[in-house]
Amino acid sequence: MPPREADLGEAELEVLKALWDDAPLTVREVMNLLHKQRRKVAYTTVLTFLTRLEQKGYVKSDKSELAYVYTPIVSREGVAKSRLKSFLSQLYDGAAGPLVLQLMREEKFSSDEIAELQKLIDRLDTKKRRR
Amino acid sequence: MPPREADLGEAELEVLKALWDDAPLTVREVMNLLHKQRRKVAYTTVLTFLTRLEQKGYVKSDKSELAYVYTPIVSREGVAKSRLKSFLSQLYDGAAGPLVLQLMREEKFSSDEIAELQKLIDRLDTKKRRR
DNA sequence: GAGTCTCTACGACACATGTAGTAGGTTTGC
DNA sequence: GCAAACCTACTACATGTGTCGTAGAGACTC
Repeated sequence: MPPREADLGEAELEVLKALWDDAPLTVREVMNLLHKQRRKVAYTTVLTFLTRLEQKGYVKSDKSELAYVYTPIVSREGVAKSRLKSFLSQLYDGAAGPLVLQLMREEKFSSDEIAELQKLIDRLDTKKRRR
Repeated sequence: MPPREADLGEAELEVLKALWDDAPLTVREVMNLLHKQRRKVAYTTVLTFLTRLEQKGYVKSDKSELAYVYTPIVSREGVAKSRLKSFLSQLYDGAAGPLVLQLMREEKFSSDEIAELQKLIDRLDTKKRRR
């Protein structure tokens, strides 16, 4: 669970994502990852992000060798969930239904996803009918 | 379609939503609506939001009687769609599948929504099988 | 027609976020 | 052992957003 609200800027989130992908990382490693994604940020900028992320309680740091290494202490799922909640209440009155319908109409899905979805629906449907 | 990016703050969005709900409104009317929703903002604050929304191209104003009345010139659907896109790419790599699955697992749906969903799935499923 | 109310235009200010420079300590490579 | 490379701590600054206050032009009230 993310500490407070959505107090994560977009750039900060990018950094956090890098950490989710590659376990513990130093400032420089994070910077290199961002550079590979065409985000040219200065070393100190990345340092700032990591420092702020730590202040906000999203990551922790450990001094190992020469440099600090940073590790996330919140899960991707947790953050995703909380941002989804915000998003839902912002534009869909918190109702997931309309959002799902919209997604189903406008987006593409793999057969696997559809199958999985069908399974979930069956389950919901059965529950409903039983009552 | 919203003009540029997601250059809409949360408070600005609230104002825009008021306009989506009740057609053309004056500053004061918007303020009163917000007050009913427990958002106590000063008259001039609302004025600022409306002015900024107009600058950003989300609403237009017309001088009718004494005061300007504001009307949205972007649709709720358009804004929702574009924010959804951002949201998807931010945390789900732009893939709708995982998001839908997550929603299905964690949220509640009405029977109607489920039925509708089933219909959509059937359609997708059929298409897939035909190939 | 003077006082009151209401509107809009501007200007302000705080805080969050993106971005980076500098200073001074540590490590490393010769 | 000394220069070069690297690390962190601070400070700083621009922009965007949330929030208002003030001032001056119109309208309304008796």
